[in-house]
Amino acid sequence: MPRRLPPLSALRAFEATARLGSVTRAADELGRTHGAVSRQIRALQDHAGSALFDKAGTGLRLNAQGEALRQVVAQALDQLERGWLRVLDEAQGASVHVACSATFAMRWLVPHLPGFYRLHPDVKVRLSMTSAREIRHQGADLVLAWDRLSYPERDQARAIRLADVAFGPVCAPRYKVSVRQRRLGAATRIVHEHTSRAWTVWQDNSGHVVKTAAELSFPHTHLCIEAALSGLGVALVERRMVADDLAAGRLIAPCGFTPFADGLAAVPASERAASPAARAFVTWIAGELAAGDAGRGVRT
Amino acid sequence: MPRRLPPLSALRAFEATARLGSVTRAADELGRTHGAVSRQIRALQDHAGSALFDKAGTGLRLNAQGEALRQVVAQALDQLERGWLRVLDEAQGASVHVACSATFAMRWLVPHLPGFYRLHPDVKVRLSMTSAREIRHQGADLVLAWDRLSYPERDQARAIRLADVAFGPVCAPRYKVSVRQRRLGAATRIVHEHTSRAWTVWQDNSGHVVKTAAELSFPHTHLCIEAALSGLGVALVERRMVADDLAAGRLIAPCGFTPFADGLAAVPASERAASPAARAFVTWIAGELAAGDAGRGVRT
DNA sequence: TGTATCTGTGAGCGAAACTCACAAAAGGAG
DNA sequence: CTCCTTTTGTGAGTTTCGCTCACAGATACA
Repeated sequence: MPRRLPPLSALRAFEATARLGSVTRAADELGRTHGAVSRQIRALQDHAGSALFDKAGTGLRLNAQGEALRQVVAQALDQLERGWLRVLDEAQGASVHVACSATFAMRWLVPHLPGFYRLHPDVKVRLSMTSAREIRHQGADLVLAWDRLSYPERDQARAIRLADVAFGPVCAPRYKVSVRQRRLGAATRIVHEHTSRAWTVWQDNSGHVVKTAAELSFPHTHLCIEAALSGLGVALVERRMVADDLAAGRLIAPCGFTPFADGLAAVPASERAASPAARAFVTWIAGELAAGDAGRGVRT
Repeated sequence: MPRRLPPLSALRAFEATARLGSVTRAADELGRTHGAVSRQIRALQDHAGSALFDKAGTGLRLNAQGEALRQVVAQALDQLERGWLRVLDEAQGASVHVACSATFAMRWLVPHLPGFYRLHPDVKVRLSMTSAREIRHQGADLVLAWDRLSYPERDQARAIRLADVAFGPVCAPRYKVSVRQRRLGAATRIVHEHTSRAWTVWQDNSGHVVKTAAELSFPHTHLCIEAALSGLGVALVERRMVADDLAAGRLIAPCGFTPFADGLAAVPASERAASPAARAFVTWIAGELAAGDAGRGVRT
């Protein structure tokens, strides 16, 4: 089924004319003479079998059909332009496509990104959220993952360690917990649906014991944190994800944070992981994570 | 700010090639030789500064960038094609743009439309929902309105009366109302927010009296009917809007329906109201409304 | 190895599109 | 009302871009 479309160059001339309200200005923008644009519009109207402009004094004005067409064409050209510019950016290594968990993006990466843009105003960062499971590809250049050890061999070899991680239980200050030495009194445990094992690992690592009164499970770490903020219980989270909440006093970490063996890593996921933009991004994020560590020490 | 776009004809060749997975087939679809398409793609890749296809055996396969571009371009061309075909339809009078209330569209027009398409397979009907207030234009060719009498003089003159209307109170069968002669026992009245006056007019016209125990108001007639179906009270609605519900026994009309002075009318709203499609639509809807009347008599 | 199929490319040609110049129409200033 | 400016529309001529044709290189398959 071949497409039924008018000459696309005519559509382009039409859109410029409609947008600028003048054949002359459109011709100026397109780098042509007004006669050329006038002819293109004429050709388009012949194809359509009806006028798209009415005469308004010495100029033109869109009629109803022209207006309808204008909206469609303008939107389509906008879309084409965005997609095309993205391809250009990618071709010249001026953009990097990063995939990471929604939680990391929302709680750390996006708030820190302005610093990256200040350093590299010419580099464009494209973010894709991936759930922890299907974190493979989908066109990303870099995948940021907490658990690179669980990746295939070849990925482990190439993965770039960015920072150590430390987990600990957090809750709202008003949430009544009795912290006695190395024991957390009976609490409602907030767990991530797919990684409930993390609590066990943490207890083994830290020596803390948390008696569980009840358990709430959520499909996203982000929701776990929101639940903790709302005073629903105790969530086990990475330190950096709640740094701001701790500093602002919205959350407390009664047992501090315990380092884990796994670290945050950047896994190259396309050949463009070696592009200038990707390498700038990796350098920046490693430094930024380290700077955060220097500010707020890790309690154990 | 002039647009930054590659040659659009090259995008078209690219999209066809990407879709069909073959330069040869794309050339076939576009009515060109494979050499022409190959050159277009080459030009596009030169513009982009990077390849969009990888060689796969004797054929081609999109690389990551090509795939990203393909999605954008395909979507944009789809949009252009739809918009363009609509302009073509409108130009040759093969489409009609009808504006009416959401309630009429959902409860009567859309269910009856298949009959129109059977009679006029070549005519395309485009529907716009308008709230009763801002029913003026927005590009429609015909506006279907219950209250043409409240329209400006010139519209009244041109309006085409389609059918008489009759209003009456309806409720769910299980809704306990005592219908005694010409009085409806104390009931919960379901009213449309902006036309609560309708109840008064109806009582004056019909001679019925409805004692009101409580009142529920909704912003849409559709919601009023849903409320009545749910057994929340008694709604005052036009007969046709609930014909199916009455027939199926989901609703009852304890007082029957009373004709109103106003009728359903089609108001021409653009010069294309005289197009073959628009006239076919008016003829059809008038007949269809009349046929409905013949089937189900009006009780008073 | 031979054959069929597919893409890429150099040369040449042709149609489409552009430029130029002028005409027509409308608005504004005097 | 008239002149001048601005804007669009169009006929004629020219350029350029894109297409065709033919052939070459590469791959798959028998």
